[in-house]
Amino acid sequence: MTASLAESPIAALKIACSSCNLRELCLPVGFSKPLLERLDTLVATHRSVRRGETLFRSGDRFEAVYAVRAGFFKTRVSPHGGRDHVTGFQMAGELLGMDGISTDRHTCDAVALEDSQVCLIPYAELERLSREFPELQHQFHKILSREIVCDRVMMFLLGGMRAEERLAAFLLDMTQRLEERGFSPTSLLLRMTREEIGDYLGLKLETVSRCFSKLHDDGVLRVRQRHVQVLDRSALAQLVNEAG
Amino acid sequence: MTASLAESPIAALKIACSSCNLRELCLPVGFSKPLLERLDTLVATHRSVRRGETLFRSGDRFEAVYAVRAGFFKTRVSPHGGRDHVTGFQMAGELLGMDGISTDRHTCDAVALEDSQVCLIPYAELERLSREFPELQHQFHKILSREIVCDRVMMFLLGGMRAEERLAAFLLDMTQRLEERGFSPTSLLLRMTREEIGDYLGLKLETVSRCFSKLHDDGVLRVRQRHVQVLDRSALAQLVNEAG
DNA sequence: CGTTTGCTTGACAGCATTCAACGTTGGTGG
DNA sequence: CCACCAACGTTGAATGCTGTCAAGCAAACG
Repeated sequence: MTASLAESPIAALKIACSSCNLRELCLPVGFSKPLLERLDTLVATHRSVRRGETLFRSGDRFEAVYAVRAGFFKTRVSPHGGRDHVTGFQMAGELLGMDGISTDRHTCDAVALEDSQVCLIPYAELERLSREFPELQHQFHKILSREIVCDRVMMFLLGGMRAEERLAAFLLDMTQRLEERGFSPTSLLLRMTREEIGDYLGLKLETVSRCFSKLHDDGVLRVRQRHVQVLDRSALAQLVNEAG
Repeated sequence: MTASLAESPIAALKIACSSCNLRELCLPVGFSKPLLERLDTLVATHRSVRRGETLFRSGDRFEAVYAVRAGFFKTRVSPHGGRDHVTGFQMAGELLGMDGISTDRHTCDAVALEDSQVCLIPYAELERLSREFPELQHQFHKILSREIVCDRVMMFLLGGMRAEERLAAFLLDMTQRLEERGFSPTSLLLRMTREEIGDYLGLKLETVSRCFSKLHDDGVLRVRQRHVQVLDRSALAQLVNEAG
């Protein structure tokens, strides 16, 4: 099964936005038929990225944004000499690379945390098409704006919450996004290491591990390495809310 | 609406983007004459906001973005019951309110920290005009993208830096933005309290105060209440860089 | 001139980091 | 099949930074 997927060239599968099962999560939410057809011709290129490889790197020329078709990514900045900071995790149906618009160059690395496929959306053509279709224009603006709002939530988390509350918020966010994609919101398989979670939440890996153990002991989670079962979702929510 | 226009002496001044001294910092960077003229008709309304008053509040319907014409703002989220989190400070030439695009409602409060004036840019018309002018479209996208990049820098700061390093980064950012506006980069008058700086940097006001004292004692700053003189800018930069 | 608000400083407590040791897992090659 | 290694994860003890609580001071305002 994995063999047939890996061997078949993605492009040959003729993935089209109009028939993609992610279209109601991704860029084309609620688009009309004519626009969907135009989008199909725009989003013609696809790329496979193996686990551990980068989709783009900080400093690369910005030419396209990417939609995650399958798999899982992290974005990170690596201040030379310093430890990484993970700016986000992206799963199927989410867009990547919009940070590059401002300077025409990417400002972070995008790394696949498992074998993944992305759809390439040429940026110049996206701007051109969105001048023609107000619905596309507005949707793209909404996605950019949502990115800003999510970053603000993250800033609040980093600035105001304690370790256990941060981890609770992280887990709630992950389960919610998984649920939107039709997966169980109570059972998740983490694709990232404790260190990557720490680099995302502004914590050391030991602290992340300790918090997992604490939530396990408190009966909120069942943790076995990267398998996490959420036993008491309301307890997580309470941790996050009490933080305010 | 006509009442507020009448009350506002600003509107009577017939401020136009095409003749605004901030046009090379604000939205219309490098715009052509025809576009500037169209923008003049779009940005027809202006508002005065007195110190302490809000320009918009979380939950308000999103109808326009605002350009700071004069004065100084903070944006904040106030989780009910919890302490404020300041998401940013905005000075002349900067845009406010783009967080509202994603949900059609503002997600934060914008509060004037001194008597201020803003230009109102109706959002629907901005979208319409940017379908006509690719340069406007691209510039708006760049502004949104820059917002994302700045937020990422802030996340790195909150997640990875210690108190003194955060304050150094904050001061460097402020002086740089002041310099771009033609002010001295070594002498600044803070418009916000220690508590507001703390709510922005994820620190308590006492810690902010202590860090100011420390930098003062180290000969990096001269601090007298809200008057700050930067004596050794490279020392600030070094603090920030060593943090990586 | 008194009140309010904001700022500074000290002592102490608490939480996260640091340093270190050990356990687990999965892959590789003998 | 097993041994071994490397990467990842867990846990303990000690340190250190920031928060908390409290007191006093300075500046702004009516």
